[in-house]
Amino acid sequence: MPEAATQTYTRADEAFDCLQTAIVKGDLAPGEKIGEVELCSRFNLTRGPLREALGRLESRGLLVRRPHAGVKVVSVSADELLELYRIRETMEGLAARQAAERMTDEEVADLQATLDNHEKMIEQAQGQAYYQAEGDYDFHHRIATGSRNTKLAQMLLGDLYYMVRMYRYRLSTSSGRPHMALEEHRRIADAIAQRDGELAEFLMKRHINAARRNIETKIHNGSLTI
Amino acid sequence: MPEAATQTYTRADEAFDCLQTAIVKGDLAPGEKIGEVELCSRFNLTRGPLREALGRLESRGLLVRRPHAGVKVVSVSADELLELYRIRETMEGLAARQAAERMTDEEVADLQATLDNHEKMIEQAQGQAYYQAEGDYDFHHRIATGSRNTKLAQMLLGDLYYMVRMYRYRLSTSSGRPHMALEEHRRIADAIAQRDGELAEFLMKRHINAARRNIETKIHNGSLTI
DNA sequence: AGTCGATGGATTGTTGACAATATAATTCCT
DNA sequence: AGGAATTATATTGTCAACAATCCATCGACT
Repeated sequence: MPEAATQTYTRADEAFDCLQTAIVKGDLAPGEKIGEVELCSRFNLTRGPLREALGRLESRGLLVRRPHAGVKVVSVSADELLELYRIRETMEGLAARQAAERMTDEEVADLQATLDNHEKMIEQAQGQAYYQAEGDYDFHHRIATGSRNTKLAQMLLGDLYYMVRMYRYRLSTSSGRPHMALEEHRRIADAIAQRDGELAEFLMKRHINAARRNIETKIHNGSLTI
Repeated sequence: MPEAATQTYTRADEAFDCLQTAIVKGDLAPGEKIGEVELCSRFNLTRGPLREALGRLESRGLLVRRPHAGVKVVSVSADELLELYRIRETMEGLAARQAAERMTDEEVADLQATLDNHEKMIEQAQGQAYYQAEGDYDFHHRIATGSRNTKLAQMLLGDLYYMVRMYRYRLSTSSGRPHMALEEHRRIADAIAQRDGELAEFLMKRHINAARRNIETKIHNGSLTI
């Protein structure tokens, strides 16, 4: 549960965060039908705020609601997951370009320091997929906010990343190629540091494209079933 | 008010649609602080469903809420409006490419028939900006759904277009270049008909880029103040 | 006179009870 | 016995009253 970073933290916000993390972490499985009263007792909530949170989550595409019929967690097919990566490719390419043009020098330094940190963690705990996934999220998060494009950051952080993370947890495969991904992150950060927006965009698109194809082959191999 | 296309139309849906159109049409001005009870009496609603709708609208970025302090319509600066077009450029480029690969022949025929219709309307009522705006929306709508990319269509139709339309109504400038825009639409549709995804993407990006620059110059001229 | 602090009013957040509807189990008919 | 219509139940949608919080006005102090 996140802290009360916002001054006042309403019950609906609490419900929203609880449900979102529960869905992302897989505590609520995709396709699962969930009753309102059950959720209330589970998270110590009342139905009013809960319903408000359900509305928000439906609006973000994390669950679907049929009137009077109940609410169930969204289940995304393998094809749709790959489509998600196609969207990420274009949007994060734009984010990288704008980040190269607009990030402050401090932000760039932080970004590269983050990558140093990731490198240490990968070397220490080899193949610790969990940290790799979080590190990857951290990197992309910084670039999204660094783009100074409010709506773009909102769409990436508020919509796409939660869905991608949901499948990361379920598949627990992060990317499966930690060193490769780190190297790609490094190159993107360098391009941003050199304020080369065009190159940053190109590298970011290629990076996400590679991740997509990685998942695609795993699915075709049958080693990944969704 | 839309029809009951969905089998059951709940009050919260009604509230959501009412508020959304009110915001888009400018009946609720950006930056305006609106009280819940006032909205209830205005749309003949009760506070429960209204609050659920407010949550959804906040989630979509059409209004901002501060706990216990009230809700106000979002006010987007000129810079942010231009950023919106940058996002559209990449996302709709992708949509056009995928539409070229996936639209059925019937859909392509419908798309081109739509353009014929637009041409007639433009010739008949020269400079009738309203229809031009709606026609433009129709065109882009068809391509978004034709991409067969669920999330992409959802983000375009559910998030971006409403914001863009909001400013269209306020500025009532549609694009200001109906014949030019129609010609660009034609070329995009032709590329889709020829199943040339790469070209469709290129043309769509250029089309939206032109629209963005058109707005940009108008802003710099001072003929557009937001 | 200007600024800081306290109190009143209004508005939002929350709660529990009531009404409407979809799913299901049951009964009746073919 | 199988299927269709029907009733019953449980779940969702809706409502109106209660509690908590913020904003503005007013007053006191520096």
